[in-house]
Amino acid sequence: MKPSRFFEDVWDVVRLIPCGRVTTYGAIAKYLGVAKSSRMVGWAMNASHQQSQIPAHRVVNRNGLLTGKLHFNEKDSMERLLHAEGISVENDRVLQFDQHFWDPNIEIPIP
DNA sequence: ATTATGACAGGGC
DNA sequence: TGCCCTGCCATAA
Repeated sequence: MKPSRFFEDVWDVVRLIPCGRVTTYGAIAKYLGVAKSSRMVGWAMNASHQQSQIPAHRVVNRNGLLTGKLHFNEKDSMERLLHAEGISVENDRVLQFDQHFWDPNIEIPIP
């Protein structure tokens, strides 16, 4: 099954997330020009399993909550990966989220 | 073509 | 402060 351009765009943005940083579904959606399709970003992440090297663990909801941790192979892999990058996670939530937040609309060098 | 769904976001009670 | 409802758009069936 051939992925649509939308998914590829999402994956491309996710791949650009620097190590030790996180972003939100809404921020990615906004960057792609579909700010109201934040749900689709999550859907794209769900399809990211067929791809490789997609740091989906760096994508959380606007509250910094690891809503997608259950979609990982192992329930604690997401939290473990984030912690390995220097991001503190507690109770399925990213601590100092605004400090680790990476906004593609501002940080991305030019598409 | 139509209906249901989703790892969200925002506003209301 | 916290839970519930609605909007929104792309994909799958």
